[in-house]
Amino acid sequence: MKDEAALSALAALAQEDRLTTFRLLVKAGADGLAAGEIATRLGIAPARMSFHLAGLERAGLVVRERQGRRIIYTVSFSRMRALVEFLTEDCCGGHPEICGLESAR
Amino acid sequence: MKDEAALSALAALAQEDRLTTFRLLVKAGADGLAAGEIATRLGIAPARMSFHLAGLERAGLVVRERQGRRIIYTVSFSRMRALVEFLTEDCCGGHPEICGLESAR
DNA sequence: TGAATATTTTAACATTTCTTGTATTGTCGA
DNA sequence: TCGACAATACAAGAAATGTTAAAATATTCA
Repeated sequence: MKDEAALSALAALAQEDRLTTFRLLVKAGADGLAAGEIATRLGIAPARMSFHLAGLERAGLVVRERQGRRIIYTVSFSRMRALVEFLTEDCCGGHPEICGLESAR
Repeated sequence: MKDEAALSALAALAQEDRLTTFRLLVKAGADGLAAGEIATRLGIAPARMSFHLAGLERAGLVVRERQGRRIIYTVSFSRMRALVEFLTEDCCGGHPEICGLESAR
C-alpha cells in the first residue's frame, strides 16, 4: 500500500460516524449493510450518512452495490489488511519481537 | 481500547507529517529519535514538528523523554498493537477467515 | 554568567472538513 | 404512470485543523 492510500484510509477512519460505520461493517462481514440501516443505527440524517459513506468508499475501505432500491455497503477486507500491514511494516528495524507484533501477519 | 482512544490515534495518524514521523519511529524501534532529527528528515520547521509531535503524544502513540537538550520520541508499541486489534476486532461476526486475518493476532 | 543549541508555546491566518436543509435521481409496486 | 421509498448531490454556514513567524523555556558549555 502506498503512503497516499494509507493516508486517505486513516483520514477516512478518523471520524466518529465513519469509524462506527466501519466497525459495524467489519462485524457484518460479507453480507454488508444498507446505507439506511446504518443511518438508523447511528441516529443520523441520510445526507450525513451518504457523505460519510462516500468518504469511506473514496478511501477504498468499503464497496457499494445496489440491491433494488437500497445500496449495500461492504468492507474491503483486502484494503483493511493492507492498512494494518502498512502500519506495522519495518517495525523496529528488523527486530519485530520488540514491538510484540511477532504474530501480526 | 476505547472508541475515543482509537479515534484520537487514527486522527493523529491521518496527517502526512505525523504519519511519516510515526513510521520513522516504528522503524527506529526502542532507540527513538530526537525531535530535531525528525524535523530535518522531513524538511519542516521546528515549530511545525513540535505541533505534530504533540498530536502524536496526546493520542498516546508516542512517548517523549528528555535527554540533555534534546527530546527523544519513541513509539508506544502497546498502543500501536491496541489500535490494530481495535480495527480488526469482531471481524466478520465470528468468521474471521472471511477477512483473511486468521493470523492477525 | 552568557552565548549557543534544542524544543515548545502562542497568536493570527488560511484551509479543510462537517453539518443541515433542500432538491434530485433511481427503484418498486399499485 | 403515479406515489412512496432509498439514497445521493448540492449549497451555505459552522467548526476543526494546519501553517507560519516570533517569543519563551530548558540545557549545555566556555
